[in-house]
Amino acid sequence: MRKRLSRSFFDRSVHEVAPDLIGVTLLVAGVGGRIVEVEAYHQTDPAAHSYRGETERNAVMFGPPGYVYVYRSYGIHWCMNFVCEPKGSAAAVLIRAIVPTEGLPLMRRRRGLSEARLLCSGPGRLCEALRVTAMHNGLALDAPPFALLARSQPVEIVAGIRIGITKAADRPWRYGEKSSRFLSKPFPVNPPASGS
DNA sequence: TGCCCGATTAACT
DNA sequence: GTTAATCGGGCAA
Repeated sequence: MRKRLSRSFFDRSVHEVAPDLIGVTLLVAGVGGRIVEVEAYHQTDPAAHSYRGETERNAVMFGPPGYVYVYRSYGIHWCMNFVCEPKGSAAAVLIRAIVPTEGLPLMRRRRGLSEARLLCSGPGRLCEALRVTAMHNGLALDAPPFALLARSQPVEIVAGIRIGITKAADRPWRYGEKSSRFLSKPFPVNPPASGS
């Protein structure tokens, strides 16, 4: 049995926690898979929901680490974050993609798709597959229905700029498993020594 | 109060 | 490549 992450795992800089989450298995009511893509956000970051202070929506971000912040994106989708750093930092990691491994039939039914690669490759997609909604906002990560299982294998991690934002768009706070086929978008590769 | 924009996605041309 | 779906936050009036 792999080690379960405790809430103290998240009581560190969001820039340490974010890459450490790559390779961790995320389960919601037993359904989920291995995290392959995340993004870090911080109160001092103009792109973060917490940048302009606490509101009803982002209140969980201002609370203690190790809790789930779920918000509605574009009025349609749900997106899931893990709160990091000591209470008040208002920092969180957006979970952007996982490799679906547990509960595949359920995820396929919820998504109306058969292709595994598209089940959880994107923050809105994975919330639909894991059926994460506003009812999960504010719940602790070390208690049911959540389970976080430590890496069982080393992973090769790459960083890049975040996706879908316009403010502070140049900060390289997106982290992912190198060359994973389950990323929401591939990370840019270094240009070959010669070629187009 | 009204308007614009956004940590997205799928279905278009 | 573009666009619709749909709603909370932020800001101007």
